[in-house]
Amino acid sequence: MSSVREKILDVAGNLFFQYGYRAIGIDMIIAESQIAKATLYRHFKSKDDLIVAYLEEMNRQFWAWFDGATTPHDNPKDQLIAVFDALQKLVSTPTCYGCPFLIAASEFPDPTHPGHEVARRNKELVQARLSALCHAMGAKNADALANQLYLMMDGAFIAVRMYGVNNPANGVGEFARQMVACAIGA
Amino acid sequence: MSSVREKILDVAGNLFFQYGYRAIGIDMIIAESQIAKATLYRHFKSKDDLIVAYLEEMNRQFWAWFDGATTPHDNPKDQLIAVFDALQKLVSTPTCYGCPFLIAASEFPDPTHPGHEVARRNKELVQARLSALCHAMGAKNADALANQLYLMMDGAFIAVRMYGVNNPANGVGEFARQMVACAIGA
DNA sequence: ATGATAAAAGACAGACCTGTCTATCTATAA
DNA sequence: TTATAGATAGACAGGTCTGTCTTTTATCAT
Repeated sequence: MSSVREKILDVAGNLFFQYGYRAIGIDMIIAESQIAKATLYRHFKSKDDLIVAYLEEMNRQFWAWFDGATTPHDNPKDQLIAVFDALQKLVSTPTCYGCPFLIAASEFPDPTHPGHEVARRNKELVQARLSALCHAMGAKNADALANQLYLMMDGAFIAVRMYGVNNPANGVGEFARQMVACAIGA
Repeated sequence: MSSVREKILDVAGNLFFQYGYRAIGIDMIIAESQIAKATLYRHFKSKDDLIVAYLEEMNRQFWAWFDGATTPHDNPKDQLIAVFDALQKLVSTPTCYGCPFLIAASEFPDPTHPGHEVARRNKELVQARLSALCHAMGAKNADALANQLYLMMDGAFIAVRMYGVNNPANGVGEFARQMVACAIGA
């Protein structure tokens, strides 16, 4: 377990997340993390490899965040709402620059690009998880509700990139509550 | 009114939209549109200038599309739903690669970047228009509904870039109907 | 027909990109 | 102590980027 590798991943990730994958060059990463270029290429085969490694790490952190939101609750409805409350908090955080997966898919629209693939796998799992929670909740139109919530989540993430910290997603927790209430006929 | 300018704008725009602003270079644009580099730089001061011109043209086309959806209807509720029906149709079109404004904001996150500014102005107007329709409709929580619909619209656009033509926004018209029905207490 | 305008083709500059390489230094382990 | 591994600094290659410039050709109005 090399700490150098983690340092590179951390610095590169922060730069990618804030400025975009194409906007950040290798030279910028090695300058910012104060390592040699050969060191970077010893740990990562290529820039794409580094991007994929970052996205996979973000995927792990995303699910830690997601599970961290749901586990305190014991029923699907509260778990679902907890996710969107956590999302509302996240999109109000100054260090949140959107969603690494959406940015990756936007910059690498080719679905066969390795970065796009990792991003897409994450989103497909999110869809599946939301759908499972909606079904477990016994919502009238579970699939439709899950898709609505999914679109709203990504809409929230992209709103952060457009508007920064003061974005139209600062009420997304309450929005989810309304949609869920409507779907279960409360 | 130069047709050369329009041709450049058309070719460059299609490339930007499909592959991204940073991914497409000037050389690619002049090769694809079969013009000389000097010709491009006679019509556009810089690449950023070309990007801004494209985004402004897209803004015009966006509002033509939006108004084209609303004008056949005479009440705010039907107008609102018509927009999302049109959106559903749009995100199922193979030549739709997402939203030029979201892509621009994603690739140029700096809010002072000229491309980001044009994109943001468009989105702010969309928010305002949706909000006006929700208020005119007499929705219970008009601002909240407008924001929900806004987030869902951008979620739909970004889903196109992530998933292509088979995306989770292919029911967004019905989703909007449900949300509106819920908000007006039908 | 002639002068002016604009376009085409492409060389060019200077910067930046990814990725490889060499040479040197340092730390650790046998 | 000495060998090995990994780090550093940075030159370098080959390509691409934006933007400028020159030269030649075509178009158009007078």
